Amino acid sequence: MSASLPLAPSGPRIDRLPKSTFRQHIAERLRAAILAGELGPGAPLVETTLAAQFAVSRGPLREAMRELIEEGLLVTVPYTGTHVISLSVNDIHEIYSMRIVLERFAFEQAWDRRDAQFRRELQRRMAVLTAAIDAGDDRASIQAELDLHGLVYEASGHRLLQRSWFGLRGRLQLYWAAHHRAHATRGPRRDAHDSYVQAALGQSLSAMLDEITNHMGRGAERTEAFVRFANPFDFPTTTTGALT
Amino acid sequence: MSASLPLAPSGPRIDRLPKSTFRQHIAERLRAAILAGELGPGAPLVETTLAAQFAVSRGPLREAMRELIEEGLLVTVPYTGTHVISLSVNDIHEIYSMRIVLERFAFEQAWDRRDAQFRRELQRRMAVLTAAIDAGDDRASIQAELDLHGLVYEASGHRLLQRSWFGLRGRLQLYWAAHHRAHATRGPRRDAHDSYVQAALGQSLSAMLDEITNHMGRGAERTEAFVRFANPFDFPTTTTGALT
DNA sequence: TTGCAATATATTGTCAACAATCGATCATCA
DNA sequence: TGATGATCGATTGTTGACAATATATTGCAA
Repeated sequence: MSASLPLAPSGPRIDRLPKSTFRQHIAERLRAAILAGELGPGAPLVETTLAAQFAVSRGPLREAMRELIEEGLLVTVPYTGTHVISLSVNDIHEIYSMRIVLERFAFEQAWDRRDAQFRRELQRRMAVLTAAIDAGDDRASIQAELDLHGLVYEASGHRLLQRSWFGLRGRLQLYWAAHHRAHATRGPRRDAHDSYVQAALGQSLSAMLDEITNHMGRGAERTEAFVRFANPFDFPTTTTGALT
Repeated sequence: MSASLPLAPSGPRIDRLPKSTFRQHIAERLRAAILAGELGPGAPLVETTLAAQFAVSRGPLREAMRELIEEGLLVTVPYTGTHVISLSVNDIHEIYSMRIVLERFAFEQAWDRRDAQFRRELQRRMAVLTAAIDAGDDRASIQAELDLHGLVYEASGHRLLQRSWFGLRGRLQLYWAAHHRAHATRGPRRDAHDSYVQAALGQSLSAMLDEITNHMGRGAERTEAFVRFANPFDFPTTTTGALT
């Protein structure tokens, strides 16, 4: 993709160079496709079709799908099929309650590690989010909002916690994407995150923890109301893309 | 458990029967083998060998391994190999701090749902644990202790929380198994869990939350001390089974 | 002896074909 | 007409062979 860099492997901070395999690329692209809404909730995924689409064999594709299944984005029934998870109001409850717990813990861990760079980065991400909202770019807004919240997990230095955040993040992105796709609601979200950032830069940890609980509560209400509207029966087991 | 009911498909609660595939069986057996210590921390797993051992092709075996990789029990480097995770004192910190957060949340969720069956089951599992400890059966003790703690996650009715517990549970079991294998320490663990059960049956949620924090703190100290002893350099990247 | 380059081997990544299973369709019969 | 059983197409599960890559070994030269 890029031009020819002379030879730059002399970097002092070589973490790992990503030794590319098909499985990884496919998993990323599949995940992106799902989260972008190209494959909405309940949509079926057939291996042969996707394999042809990605121009690879079914082997690597299956393993990529298995990765997304473990992530909770896909569900599969042996010998029958695989499809994107459906929307359930109960899942929303669980996701947001979990977010509250994890993000409060993340702030407790990261609170004393907030340095100048953290504050700079937080404000930078907030600026990105604000710009995306003002521009009316839904996809970018979701990404920016997730990145904003992701910072504290990174700052916590807690790998297990970060891992859990990634697990939640995927589902959350899926719900938000469906939400925005249904009716693009740019609401009072700027203000909501203003208070979040302000507390995160402040001196009171307990105030921050309260802010999280409130912030999440508002988000949960919004998302839950949408899902209840989109799926009034709360019975997502057979909600395919087809509508009768 | 029950005798032969004549023909009971008219039952209102048919959940699902588990459509067996090789992948699932292999994943279970592999996980069991790792957690039982047959494949200790750092031990390499080669696909061809295991495939022959399980008498299946590499395909299903790879997918089973991928499952354990996602679980965090195995790590893999493309084109190079896969091995069981190694022991790190930092991981212990993360696991136990996460346990505190999750189990406190689990009790908050389950507190008002504790019914007669919950109390019975809690005491039953405590009895199983006590029996295993008294019998000196390390393997059974670990299983019983995990089952005891698992009850509150089941009672919480929070699937996402339960999922997170499973992710922790695997790593924890791995560490404990290594711990017990190194030097079978049957210590004051009976009493420790006595107070745990007592609080769980009591009326004060805040007392229970405190008990968790203390309980986990003691467990973390014990496990951490062991790992520091077993792996004094805290540099597990290349800790294979071989010792120079 | 030490350092380096070429080679060899072991291991994983990928592929295409075959087998097993499921769900729906359709014919058959009471 | 209604229900029951067989058939068909579609999809996933499984297999064995082949290719790509990384690590270990060996030989050589300074």
